[in-house]
Amino acid sequence: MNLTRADDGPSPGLNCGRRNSSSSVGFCRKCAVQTRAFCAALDDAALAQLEQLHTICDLADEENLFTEGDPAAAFFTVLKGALRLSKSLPDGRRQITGFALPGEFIGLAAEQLYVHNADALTDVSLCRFSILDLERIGEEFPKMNSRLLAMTNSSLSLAQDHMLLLGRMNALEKTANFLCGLIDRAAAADQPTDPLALPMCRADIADYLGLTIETVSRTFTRLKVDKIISLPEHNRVRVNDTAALLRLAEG
Amino acid sequence: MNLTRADDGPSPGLNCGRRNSSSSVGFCRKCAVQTRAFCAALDDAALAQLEQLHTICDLADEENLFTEGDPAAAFFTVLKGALRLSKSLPDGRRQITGFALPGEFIGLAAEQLYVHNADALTDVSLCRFSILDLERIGEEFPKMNSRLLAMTNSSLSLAQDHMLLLGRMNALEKTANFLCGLIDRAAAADQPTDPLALPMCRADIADYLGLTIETVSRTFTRLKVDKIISLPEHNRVRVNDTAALLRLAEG
DNA sequence: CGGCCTATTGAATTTCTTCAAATAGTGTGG
DNA sequence: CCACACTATTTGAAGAAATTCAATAGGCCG
Repeated sequence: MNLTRADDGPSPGLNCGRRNSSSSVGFCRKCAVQTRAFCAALDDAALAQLEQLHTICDLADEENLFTEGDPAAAFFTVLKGALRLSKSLPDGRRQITGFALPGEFIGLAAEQLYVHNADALTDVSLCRFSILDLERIGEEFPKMNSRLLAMTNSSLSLAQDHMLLLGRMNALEKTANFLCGLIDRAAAADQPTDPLALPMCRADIADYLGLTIETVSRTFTRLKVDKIISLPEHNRVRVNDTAALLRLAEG
Repeated sequence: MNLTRADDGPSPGLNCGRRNSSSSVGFCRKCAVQTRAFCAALDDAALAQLEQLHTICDLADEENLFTEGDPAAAFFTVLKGALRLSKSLPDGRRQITGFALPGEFIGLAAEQLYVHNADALTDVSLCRFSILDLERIGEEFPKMNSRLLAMTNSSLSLAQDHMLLLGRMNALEKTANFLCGLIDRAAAADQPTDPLALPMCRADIADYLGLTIETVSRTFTRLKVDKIISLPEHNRVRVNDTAALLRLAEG
């Protein structure tokens, strides 16, 4: 069988729909995140077929990829950059439910509508698949469905960890946990951790931890005063006492 | 192909391992939750095969099904009753991440270990599958994997809603949201909603909402004083002003 | 250099928690 | 069937943590 790409109309994002796939055969095999993404389950032959279905999609800093309630036309693998996933209450209060990093996929919804907002935190590059192709992909490549399931389960587990944080940790523990999580993920992506980069602003951190920006700021200051971290720049953290930070992060 | 059941040793729970399947052919087709459970994706022939793999498992009130960190040997569909899913910090602070009701499945972990605790809230009856069979089930019945994926995505969406609640709602909104959610689920399961049953105690509600039992109690009292609800019994709620409750629940 | 945005700091206030006590409900043994 | 004990729930008062409002400091860009 030869899979052909479903045409599902225009995509969000300025640069969505570029077709790297058709111009460069073997694109997927050279993909930087291929070993971590959901397509890691596939062998070369299957990968070559899947390659026909994807498009590349670029977003600038702060650009919106999709919004809660939008028809869910596509799902994405993050190739480069980071996105912010969030939900909001009618009056504007916002909860960031997670940050999507390279290798992770976003946009799979149980129903036909996206369940949260996705916004670019940095310049972002995405690998896009039509949701119309998902069912066929699943039937053609059962391994892929298993992998999607495993990755979704892993997101669910992270979500549950985060519920514990939101419901039962204090500001200091939340912040320490956030920093430890960032360090782990930076390390996993072979990015520097000693001066750890904070790709998001205080408001994003606050909305991720269920705090206000003032409380986040005060908590950073407290960690600084206690000599557990230092802040060479607003968006850069140096951890002086990893053990102490971990102790706080565990509750 | 004929699927045979993987033997993975003893199961938790007093009455685990009863083999209804072998004694009554067509058991699955008569199952009360079959249309809602993950096996709803299967046709009769596939269902008959799957039937060979399951065992029935009963738990008494407050009994533990599995604990965070246990080897994940099996996953379950709730047939009857309700379970409490929770995670805890080392010092005992607990967050209930959800309640599992009939038709839902629990125990699927991305890694080999369970990621949370599951305890019976009432007497519970479960349909048990060995995790060893999962991979084969997925390959044999691709539709089943799609359905598992959709159901997991739906759990993930609920988890994200709950993060918004935990991080950004106040006690009144949290409680109203909790009650509205219970009403919806009771209605979906064709259970009475006017005197709505609360199968869990105040401590469980508190740990679900990220509050203390005292705050939950005070909030119930406040809703009562405002004539939005009444409490004929501690475990029974009557909603007098659904519109007001919904308004609060939305934030 | 000035303006603008983000982050930090301070003071007052609110919400929720903690600690303590009273009340209601439930089950048990006599 | 009742008294008693035990537990769950409610209520009250004091305290703590985080928020809100307000002002200041630090960066960045034109």
